Amino acid sequence: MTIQESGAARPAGRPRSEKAEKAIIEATLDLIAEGMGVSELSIEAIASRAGVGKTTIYRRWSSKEDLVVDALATLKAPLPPLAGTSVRDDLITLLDAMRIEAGQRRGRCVMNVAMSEADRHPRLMERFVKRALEPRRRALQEVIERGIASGELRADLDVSMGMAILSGAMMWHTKWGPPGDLPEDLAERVVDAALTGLVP
Amino acid sequence: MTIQESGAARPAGRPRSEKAEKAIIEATLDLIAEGMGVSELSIEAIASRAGVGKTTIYRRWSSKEDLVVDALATLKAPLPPLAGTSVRDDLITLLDAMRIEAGQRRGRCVMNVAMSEADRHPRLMERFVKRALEPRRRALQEVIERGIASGELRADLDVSMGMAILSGAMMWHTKWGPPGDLPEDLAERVVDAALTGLVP
DNA sequence: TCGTTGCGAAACTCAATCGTATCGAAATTA
DNA sequence: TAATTTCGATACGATTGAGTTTCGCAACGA
Repeated sequence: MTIQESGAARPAGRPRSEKAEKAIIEATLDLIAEGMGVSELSIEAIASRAGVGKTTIYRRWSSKEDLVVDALATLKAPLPPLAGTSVRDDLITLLDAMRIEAGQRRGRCVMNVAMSEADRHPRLMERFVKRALEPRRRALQEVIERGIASGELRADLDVSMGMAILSGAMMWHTKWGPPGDLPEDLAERVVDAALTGLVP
Repeated sequence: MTIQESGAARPAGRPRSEKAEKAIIEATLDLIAEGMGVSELSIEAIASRAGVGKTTIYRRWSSKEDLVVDALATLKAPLPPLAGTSVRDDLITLLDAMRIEAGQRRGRCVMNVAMSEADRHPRLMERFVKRALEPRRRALQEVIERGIASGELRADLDVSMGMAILSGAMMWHTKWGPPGDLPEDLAERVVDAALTGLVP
């Protein structure tokens, strides 16, 4: 039984193509980013877009749902490092990361899934929320809590209200603002408007 | 439609059932409110839910899209009357109408369609936006503009930024807040937080 | 070289849904 | 009553996509 050491024994035969696997995931995310709902996704469309056979997909995932779960799981939140100098700066950093993501394919995936599939595929959403949404949410929450502790934000501020105003405003611009890329100074303007309020 | 003898002559034969027509529209809205996307809607499901035959649907609408357009067209925005005493009061009135709608079937329709189908069915969205979204948007916009004119809001306030913060915060709570009905004082808290800002 | 496994392509079965057609019964006008 | 039209129900062929199978070839270990 002389087996290749180093952990797992390599099975005989042609190894699975890492490239095909990547292409499948990428094709899936592409289609989702283009606005295709999870229910409308077809394995055949994914296979065609990825340039692989359906067999290659079913050898790895037993169903469409499983594939989508894995594809979305690759969308880790790439949280920007926070300077920590001021709450205002950190909020701008976080919201600007949202702005940039909204212009990219992966970001549009996150947005589309988060907005549309919430109640339609609860089982699927679980991992997605945990992996892609929660970290961002928590980062924002922590900055706000730090601001309250340091006195930079009102002591009586409801944390979730702060999160709602800040990320809600970004969301609104993404979804219903003028078409095209979000303006570069949007994050700064949102933060300043939210911090100082709408009254003189 | 039963037509009075005034004007057009009533054609011979059994008249179309107004009740069936209503039931079809209601069933369509029900399914959309439950989170079914327009693409996933099936005529057969609508017919079954409405208790009518498919024939009865196809006699009135030539396609699923046509039916959905008509169903959504019944969702006029029921704008609340504004006291006009203060901008704060009017904003609370508007946002509280949003809160109440979010708990009702028709409101959930509007929300689901507005969030999910935006780019998937542009043709369908056109009438829907004009009929259901634009009036609400304009009402909010007018209140904010009045507030700027009267000095109740900052003179340098970007109107769309105000709209983004206010309706974005409501949207956030609806979509990602704790599950269950929105708290009754949510509109008031959103408005106050937005007006006075997050800093002390 | 040989055995094993993955590859893409294609054909297949099965189920859902589309849009149409047909049925007998019901509702209405003439 | 007779003619007409709609009703709900059901059946139909066409299409789509899921998931499976088969095939000939490619890539790997032994």
